[in-house]
Amino acid sequence: MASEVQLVAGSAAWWASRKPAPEYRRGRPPMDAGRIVAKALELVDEVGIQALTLRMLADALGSGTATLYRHFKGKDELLALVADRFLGEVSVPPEELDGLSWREAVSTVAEALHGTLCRHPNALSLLAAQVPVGPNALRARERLITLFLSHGFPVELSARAFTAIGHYVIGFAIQQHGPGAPGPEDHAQLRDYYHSLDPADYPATIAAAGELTSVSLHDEFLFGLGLLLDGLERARSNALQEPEAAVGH
Amino acid sequence: MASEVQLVAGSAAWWASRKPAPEYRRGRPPMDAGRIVAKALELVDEVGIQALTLRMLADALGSGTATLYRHFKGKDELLALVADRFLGEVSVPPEELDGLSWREAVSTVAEALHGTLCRHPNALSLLAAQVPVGPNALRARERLITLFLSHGFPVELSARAFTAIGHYVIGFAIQQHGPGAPGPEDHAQLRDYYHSLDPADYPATIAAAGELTSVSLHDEFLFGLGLLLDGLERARSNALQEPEAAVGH
DNA sequence: ACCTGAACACCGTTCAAGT
DNA sequence: ACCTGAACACCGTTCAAGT
Repeated sequence: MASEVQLVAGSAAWWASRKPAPEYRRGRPPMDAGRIVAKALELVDEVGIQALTLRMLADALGSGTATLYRHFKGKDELLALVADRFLGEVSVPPEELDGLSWREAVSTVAEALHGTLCRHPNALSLLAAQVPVGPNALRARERLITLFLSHGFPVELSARAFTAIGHYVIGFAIQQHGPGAPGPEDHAQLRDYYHSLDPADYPATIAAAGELTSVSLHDEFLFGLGLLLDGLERARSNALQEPEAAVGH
Repeated sequence: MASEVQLVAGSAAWWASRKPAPEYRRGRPPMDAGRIVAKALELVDEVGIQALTLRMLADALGSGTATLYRHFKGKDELLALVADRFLGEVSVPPEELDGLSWREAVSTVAEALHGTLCRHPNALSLLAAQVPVGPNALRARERLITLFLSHGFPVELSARAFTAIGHYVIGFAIQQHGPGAPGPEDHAQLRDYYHSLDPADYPATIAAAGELTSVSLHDEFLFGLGLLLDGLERARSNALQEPEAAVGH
């Protein structure tokens, strides 16, 4: 309700307001923000984001909870930094994309991002909050948009393609690795559940039960990614043939 | 670590284990599960999922927190029911799809789902947990798979198409309506932030800054949905021409 | 100047005691 | 049989007091 400008942790304005690390520390810092964030990500990976406690984090660092508040305004701010740190682990060596078509290159980057997200399932929901605009997110964005531009995509189409791919990869991963941890045994459970339904009410679901539960979620991810790339291929052809036409329709 | 079968709230096994409502209540029930869930969704819409407190919910119902535990094992179980109830608000009258092509029909259903999700931004993250398999989720799944099947999609392609569309819509909405509430003013902030970056480091991002922030997220949603439908159109043509071929590649 | 023990208000959950 | 006040252990956060 307040018309005051609020700095939401993780927002563009919040990142812009962050100082570039004081650096007037003489000798060794007894406790710096980087070390706290790194340990926080470790703990999130281990116990999950809900179970992460400031007391637990402080203990792991050999400190007290109050000390954490000297480096972060609160848990939200700490988690925003954890989110960007974990995005920083996405790495695709530039030479890996040499000689690839735009489609292969985008696919490689998307799969690398997806792979990193899958390696930190417990941290994933941190990306649901807002458009990630920390330094590591910026680097990834720059990389992918450059890829589109360098392969002849117009600026507008590049921007939309980036958002579509980025939202798809992150959105899919978030659902793929929820707290309900859908392992292989859950697949079997789900199939049994579908088959236990009343055929009069759910004929299509029952007919598709095997197909809905036999394919791994990773293959489902690749299938959806392929659909998006198919669509982008078509949009790119259209744009190159009629440079003046709008992207839509 | 326990090898015991755990019933995770919201999982297929958990839904399967739920009794179909005792119904031996004589007279009027002083407090039934449906009323609690309805009020819980109301409160989640108002104050957000994090701020929802069992005490708050009990107060709103004129009761105490302990009473809630007579109907649900805990907050997780309550929220799983809230999630399905809110999926139940998606409604597309059957006649609305009459005479539409499969593409128009799927698009209509996807947009209806997206619209409902947008109307409950605070409840959205409830869908991130696992594959929703409550009764209302089942109904929606049945509907959409039927749509694919009735328009000549093979069973396997129907199943994958459903998952791709479903994950896309839910995943996009989750990112669209995070706690960081990206309103129009945030768009401007984000654009300014991009423009404030070092052109040497982020040339592509800066070039695309206007395009990245000028288009509404709803249009971005429609664009990505269109890409997926383009891809499905192609996959459908391929499947109809070579019925024996696999879906992949 | 930097750190922290101890407290505060509040959370989800439980259970003995009420009706 | 059904409900609940009051307590329990624990959370994020604060601040006066230590070094």
